[in-house]
Amino acid sequence: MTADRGTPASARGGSAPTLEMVAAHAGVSRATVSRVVNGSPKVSPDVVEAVQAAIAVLNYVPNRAARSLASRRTQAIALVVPESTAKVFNDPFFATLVQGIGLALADTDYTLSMLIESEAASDKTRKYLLGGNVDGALVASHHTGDHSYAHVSRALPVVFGGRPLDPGEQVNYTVDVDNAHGAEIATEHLVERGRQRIATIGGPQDMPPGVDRLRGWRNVLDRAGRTSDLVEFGDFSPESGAIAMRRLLERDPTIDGVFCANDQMAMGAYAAILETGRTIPGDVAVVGFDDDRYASMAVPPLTTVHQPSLQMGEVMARTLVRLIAGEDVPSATLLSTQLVVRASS
Amino acid sequence: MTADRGTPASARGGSAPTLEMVAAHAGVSRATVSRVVNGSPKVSPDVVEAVQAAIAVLNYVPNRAARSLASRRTQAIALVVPESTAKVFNDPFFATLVQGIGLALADTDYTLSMLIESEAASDKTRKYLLGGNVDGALVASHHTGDHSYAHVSRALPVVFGGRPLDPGEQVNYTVDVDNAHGAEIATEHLVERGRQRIATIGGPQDMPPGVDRLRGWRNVLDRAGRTSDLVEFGDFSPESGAIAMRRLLERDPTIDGVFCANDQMAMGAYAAILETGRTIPGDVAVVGFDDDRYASMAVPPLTTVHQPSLQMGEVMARTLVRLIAGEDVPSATLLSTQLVVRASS
DNA sequence: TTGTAGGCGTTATCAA
DNA sequence: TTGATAACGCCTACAA
Repeated sequence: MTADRGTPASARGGSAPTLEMVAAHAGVSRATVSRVVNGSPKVSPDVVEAVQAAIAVLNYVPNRAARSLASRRTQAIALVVPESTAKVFNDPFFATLVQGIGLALADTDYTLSMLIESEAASDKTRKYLLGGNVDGALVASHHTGDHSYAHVSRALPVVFGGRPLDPGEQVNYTVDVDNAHGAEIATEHLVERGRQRIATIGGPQDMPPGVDRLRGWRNVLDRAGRTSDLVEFGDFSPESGAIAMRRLLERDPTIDGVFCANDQMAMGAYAAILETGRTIPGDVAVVGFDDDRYASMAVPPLTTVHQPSLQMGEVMARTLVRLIAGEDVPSATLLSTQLVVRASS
Repeated sequence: MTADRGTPASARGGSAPTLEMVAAHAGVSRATVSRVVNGSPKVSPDVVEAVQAAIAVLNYVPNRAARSLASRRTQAIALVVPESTAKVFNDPFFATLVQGIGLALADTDYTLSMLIESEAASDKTRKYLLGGNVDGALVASHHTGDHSYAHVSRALPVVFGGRPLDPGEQVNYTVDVDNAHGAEIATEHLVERGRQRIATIGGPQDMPPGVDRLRGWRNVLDRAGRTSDLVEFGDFSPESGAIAMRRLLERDPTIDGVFCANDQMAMGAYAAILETGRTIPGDVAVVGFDDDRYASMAVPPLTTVHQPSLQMGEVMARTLVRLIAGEDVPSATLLSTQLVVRASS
């Protein structure tokens, strides 16, 4: 295996075999080869065999660009994530989401292409989407950014994960988790456990889940006639959770329960609580949101709201595939959540 | 914004504007438009302006398939990760790696397309790579799987992250971390701290980092005339780390130091150590490897070997880009590591 | 069941 | 500096 160093990709040895070469090798026309490659039913068995043999011998793989140009579709879909790379990878939510998408796509022969909106690449992404690279797009965001992709949905089937920030803007095709209800059952759980001073570490208020989870917490306290002023905000990172928790404990040292808008902030809260000599759940009960893989490994294991991210990925992908096929799909799907009680509450 | 429901992507309103339409609109030939789009220097200023105006008006975006077909290059590179989706996303190493790649690619106009080798899609990936979808590929693996992509490097420029498992197989263009040396400084640190019974939780022995880090640990103990038999293996997950640690403590309750082949297993070891009533580092000193974001958040903060994953991503990407351009690049690059001493040792 | 031929949207080679 | 005019590799009526 000698190095091809210095050789431009376009000029590699023998270059890629084309459909025409296969046709010649098999002694048939290009059309017939095309039929075999695309699994057309009306080709005689022996011809199929001959063509497949030729394909194997030449190690032929159809050129996607050519195929896409001719057929006007790419068999690829994009997953757009308007977040920084760091956030995407450190948020276990995305892991499961992508897994769900992959699962749903495994049956099909769609290819997934991830576009992570890092630093300055917004226009690059737009061009990619509009440049005929994909048959459709999945936009998975917890961010305002959502509606910045609303315009592409005029040129391409798009399914959004999470509702738009502004309920007014009617974005078609969204799949969302019932965040408010999840926060409610979490907070109710703290109330039922007899906690008196229940605080919350809220997520960013420019992200729907941040808003909805805060609202759920507030709903329960309001209904119970409690005050709902013990709020500090974080950015969903562990660090921010620790900072927020420290502030809360300074503001009110009698806090005995806290609902964190996600598990990572809950992990930060753990650190902040423990460093004051308080115990969990003895002094402060903690409930998170997401049920990520660290939740059960924490000491003590974290009570949290399970986020159906796998299911969300699956539903998003299936919805998009059906949309591309021109089928009728529901405009919005809401997935339910569930409380997982562990030792932290 | 009405829904395009039921409309195949190929038949959307007005469809995508083509180069030809721009040409007509600007009153020039297609060739000229192409020149403007590609920034050719030999076009008169006024023509450039007219064409750009037409592009703006029509909201034109070049079709990639057509461009790629004609130019025989895609301006896209693939990142192949032969791991399950879950692993990729839960391993903070990849987060930083991808970030580094993204950083290096931001300057260029290459697009990154991530191929995560989930469940059964190996052939899909191969076809993607060989189907002319990308100009080159980055293979980031901790896995044996490495050499299964060796053959694509005959058809495409490929840069591997991590050395191949078998030193014999000369894979060109690798960027790797000096794992053995990292493990050595970690173990030396435990020795210097006066630890007497130093165990290790090794990674999978079918992955180079697993092998190299174990070797580093062993080197130091052998040189110090200590026994190096206190080994249990994990799969780099927290759970496996906990299990391995329990076994170690059962085998030898006098263990007072442990080097874990990665931070996630160290987190598992923490749990296993603490659940026996032992303290860290009082009873057992723990050192990890990777310096992931949880390492510093742990209680106590974890001493670990910093992995230059950001740099690795950057170097890999830059190397590939140069390779595609036909430049000369070093066949192997080794990045150095560094010990970060925190409270766990 | 198979082959012929035109076209998909760009780039690139020649002339002009 | 610009414009015709072939490719690029494949798909798909239409014809045989």
